[in-house]
Parts: sequence; structure tokens; C-alpha cells
Amino acid sequence: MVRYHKQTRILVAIDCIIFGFDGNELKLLLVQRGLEYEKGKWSLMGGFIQKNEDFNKGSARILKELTGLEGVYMEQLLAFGNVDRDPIERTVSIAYFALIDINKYEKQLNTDYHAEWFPIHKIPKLIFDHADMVKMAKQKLRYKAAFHPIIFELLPEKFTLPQLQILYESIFDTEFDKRNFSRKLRSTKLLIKQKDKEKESSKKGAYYYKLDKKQYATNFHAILNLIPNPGNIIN
Amino acid sequence: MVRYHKQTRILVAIDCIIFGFDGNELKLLLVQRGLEYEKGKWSLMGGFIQKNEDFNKGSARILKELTGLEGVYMEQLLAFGNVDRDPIERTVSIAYFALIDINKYEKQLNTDYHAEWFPIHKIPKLIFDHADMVKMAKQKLRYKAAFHPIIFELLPEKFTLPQLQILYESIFDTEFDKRNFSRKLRSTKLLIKQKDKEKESSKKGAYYYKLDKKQYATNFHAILNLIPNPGNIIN
DNA sequence: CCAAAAGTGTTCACCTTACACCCATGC
DNA sequence: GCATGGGTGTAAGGTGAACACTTTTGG
Repeated sequence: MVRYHKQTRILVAIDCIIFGFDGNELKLLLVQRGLEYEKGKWSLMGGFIQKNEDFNKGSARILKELTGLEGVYMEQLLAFGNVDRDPIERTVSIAYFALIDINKYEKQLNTDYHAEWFPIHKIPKLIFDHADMVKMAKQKLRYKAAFHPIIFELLPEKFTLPQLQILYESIFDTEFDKRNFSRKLRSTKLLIKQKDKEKESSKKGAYYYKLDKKQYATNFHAILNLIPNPGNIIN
Repeated sequence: MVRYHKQTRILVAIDCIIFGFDGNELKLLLVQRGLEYEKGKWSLMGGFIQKNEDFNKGSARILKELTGLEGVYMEQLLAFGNVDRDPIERTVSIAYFALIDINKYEKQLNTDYHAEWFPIHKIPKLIFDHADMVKMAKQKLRYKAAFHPIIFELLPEKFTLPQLQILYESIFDTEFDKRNFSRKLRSTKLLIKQKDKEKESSKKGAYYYKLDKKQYATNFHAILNLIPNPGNIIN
């Protein structure tokens, strides 16, 4: 096979920023680094791209290996290429972000893997440039969530409007008027009201909703307007 | 120096999707590939990342080498990593997109380099996955342009409202009402009306405007609303 | 009966759109 | 004087934000 001569070949890694929601708070999934150097420090889920593996395959493999999760929503964030980002050897990293419903995988994670959920405001010190990655991922999540119904990837099958609002508030670090929020959400036609209520967190109980998956699929790229005054909130 | 063992090292390239505007039409800058295999075919500006070069340095160097351009607005688009995207040897490519004012560099380009501008609707067949890159770049340009004043990067120092409108229409493949368009633009406070007129393209002449650079710098991330019914237009 | 959270409607200001005519000039 | 493109205003409907009270029920 012909090859390009005199060119530098570089390690290519994938790092996954995994956001989760447990009904109360936005969280981030981290692992303790297994490789030498900074071993034991907190890190994003990462791994090297293999010989015959493209990015999608690679990111799915890494997620599976480190967390057991499959079929999760993932999207490429950005490639990070600073020369010294990994002090051991130059490594270019393709950052992916993922959104998952924490409860769905809780047990599996806690028992089989050494991954841990951290509240988004209490992230420990991370290795390399992972803090930059997280920062960018938060920004991108905000941006997308302001215009697209991407957030539903974080929700369990059944959820309440107060939970949904808490999620949005936790992403945008601000508070919304619940009357307007509820009206906006209802007007998207993405939600199907259930007959039963969630009664853990209040005496009156809040109606469960389900996502209308058909509507969601067709409206995934639609531009919604769920956030008041987006210009003030998004960078 | 310690290194990671048993991992695949891969060529990392940068490819630049360069959009330009000449006052009439949105265009794309292409070169004829200089390397063997598909030599002579049309291609984006690309090159391999070098040993001690990060992405920003690399993209700037490649742009400079192939076009002579410097100080151009560039932004990372996405990393492309399909295993067979370069049939010679596996190469991961970090795609960047750039926006430039064609007239500013026209002479330089035509004489010194073998780059050529193609109208966005008349792009020739491109090598590798460059057509995918262009498609994604167009999408991203639309998306950003719908909400942010990024488009001004494509404009000469002095420009007219009709030119600006043509640019937007050429990006969004649609037509806008000039009264509303003009009002929206003026309401952004980004424009400074000049005393002189452009008289090439009409008898009456159209007033020149300049960008208020201070406003532009502070409002670069602001969310504007320049496009009517964005939900119908953007994917 | 009281505390705590859920649920719901209205008004007003502003923004967005649709739409048509006059202006300036070169030929 | 006429053809060509530039420039402007208004009215109507729709959207988005602000705002407060009633309901339910567990204790």
C-alpha cells in the first residue's frame, strides 16, 4: 500500500463528556484514569481510536467499555489538538458529548464500573484539558437546548413538568416562570400527558408526561423557543 | 520520553472550507490537488498537521501556504474520521471553515496561486469526502448566520444593503423582503451609513455602509434575528 | 387546618410580517 | 421620459413576558 512520506502520525483519542439527569440535578459522569501517569485522577471517558475504527464506532466502543452503556445519544463536540495536551505523547482528541437518563443505568454503573456521577457544579479537578472540554460541552448543550428539544434525551420515559423545568434551570443556571414554561412546552406538541402522577416530591403530585416519539423524531431539528430572552443567557 | 504502547498513530490533516463573497454571489475556494493520487482533481485546501503545531497554527499555515491569505476568520467545523476517507492511508481530517472578502485578495490569489473561486452552486466533483465537508460547512454557515452577525466577515470594508441582502439570500437560497431586511439590519446598530454611494450596479446608487467594529466585537455572540421564519429555512 | 408544590389564564407590549409607492439617475 | 434598481412607512396579527390565585393532599 502506498503511504504518505515524511509526515507525522499522531495518536487520536476520543473523550466523552457524558451528561446525565436524575430528576433533580444535571450531572457529569467521570472515571478514574486507568493508564499510568495521573493514574487515579478523575477523567472523562476516553480511549484511543483503533486501526479500523471510525469515530462513531470508537466513541460507542469506549462508552460501552467504560460504562456498559449502549444506544446513547452522542454527538461530536470538537477536536482538541494542542501539542502538549497530553504530556506523555502528543494526542489529538475528538470530544463527543452524550446525554443519558441516569436512573435507567444507575445500577449497572454502580456495580460494574468505577464511574461516578458528579453534580455539574461540583466537578473535581480533571486531567489534561478535560476541564476545557467540559466547559465547551456545557456551552454547546446550552446552545442546542435553547433551540432544539435535545434535552429529552436526558429524561426518563415518564417525567413531570417540574422535573423538566428543573433540568432546564440547571442547564441554564437560572429560573423560569413555570406558567410560561409549561405553556411553551405544551405548545410544542411533544408531550403526552399521562393519567398517573409522581407523588414523591409533593403532596398534590405532578402529572407524568411521556415524549411523543414520532413528533420528536420529526421535530428534532425544528427550532423551538423554550428559553426566555435567550440572548441574555447564551454566550 | 514515555509513550503509549501498542496504539495506532494516524495522520492528521486539516482541510479548510473557504467561503468568499464578491458582492454578487457566495463562492468557495478550491485548489487542484498537488499530491499524487487524484493529482489535479479539485480539492479543499488541506495539509498535514506537523510535529509541533496545534490546529490553529496548522490551519493558518495551510491557508497561508496555499492562498497567501492571513488574518482570516476561521473556525473549527468538525473532525472527519472515516477509515477509508483517504484511500492512500488512513487520515483523520479536522475541517475548518473560513470566511473572506474576495475582492480584498483577488489579485494576490490569481497571480500567485492555483486556487480558484467557484460559485457555491457550481462546485466541481471533489476528492475524498470533501463534498461532505462542504455540505456540513454550508449548513453550519446557515445556522450561525441566522443568529449571529458572522456574515460581515465576508464583506468588504464598505458595502451596500443590496449587496448584504444578496449575500444572505445566496446563503439561505431564498429571497427576503428588502424593506424588512433593511429595517432589521438597521436595528442591529451594527452598521454605519456612509455619505458616498456605490454606483456600478444601479443608476440611483446605493449608500455604502461600514461595520461598526466596536459594536460588532461586543455583539459577536449576541443572538440576532435577521432571517424571517428561521424554522422553515434551517435544517 | 396549614404548609408545600402543582396547575392554570389574561393582559399588554413589542416584534414580525406583509405589502406598495416614490425617488434618483443614466441612457 | 422611461427603465432600473434604491429607498422608505404602516397596519394587523402573533408572539413572548409578566404576573397571582386556586387546588390538592399529607401531615
